[in-house]
This record gives sequence, structure tokens and C-alpha cells, in this order.
Amino acid sequence: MNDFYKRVYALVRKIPKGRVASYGDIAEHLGTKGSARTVGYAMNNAHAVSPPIPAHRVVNRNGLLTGKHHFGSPTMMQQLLENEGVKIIDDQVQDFEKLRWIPRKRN
DNA sequence: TCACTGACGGGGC
DNA sequence: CGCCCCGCCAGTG
Repeated sequence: MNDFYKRVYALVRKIPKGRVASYGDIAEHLGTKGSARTVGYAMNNAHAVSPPIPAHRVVNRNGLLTGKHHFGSPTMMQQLLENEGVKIIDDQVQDFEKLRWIPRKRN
């Protein structure tokens, strides 16, 4: 467990309910812009972290639920988001631009 | 040590 | 619009 991972998890937990963020935004915030893949890789291990990580609030830059297969069920991620008021159509977050949450260092 | 993979992103064609 | 290539970084065999 790297410090990098912890930073990813800590940041993901800060994502407000009903909002989403992209891997790239998270990576950029951590100062490792361009390493969005690594952020995604970190999320792969998020299920084993405590407290729980709201991984369903993290999508790719297009607002697509690319990580849904890593939840128990392929529809789990979508259900979790819709349960928070986020509308999903064809695995894509609607109004992604509006719901997109940009992490800030001052917060 | 090298090669490959991946819940990504950007750019070229 | 779809496809491909490359950079990115950590984990794995």
C-alpha cells in the first residue's frame, strides 16, 4: 500500500454524494497528471480498503462507467449512482459536465 | 531485468 | 466516428 494509493482513496472519499469525478482529475490533483491509469489501478484494490471507498463515483473522462465490472454485479455501479440521484443511460453519466466534481487542494 | 497488463487520457488519421 | 499508438505508473510473473 503506497502513499499514492492512500491519497487516491482519501480524495475519492471526499467526492460529495450525487457527484462524480474522473480518473484524470484525481491524478492531476495528486500531482501525477497523466497517470490516470495508475489511479484506476489503485481503485482495483479499493474494495479491500477501510473505510469503504465510493468507487462508483469515479468514472472516466467521458462519464462512462468503465469500472462497473469490478463491482459485484455489472449493474451495481449504475444502481449505486442512480440511488444518489445520478442518471445513467447506456453506462454513461447524464449531465456529466454538471455533476463532475473537481477536487481542490483548498477544501 | 524485462515484458505485459490495466477501473485512463490525448492525439493522429 | 472508429481505430491505433504512445505516455503514464504500479503490480505481477
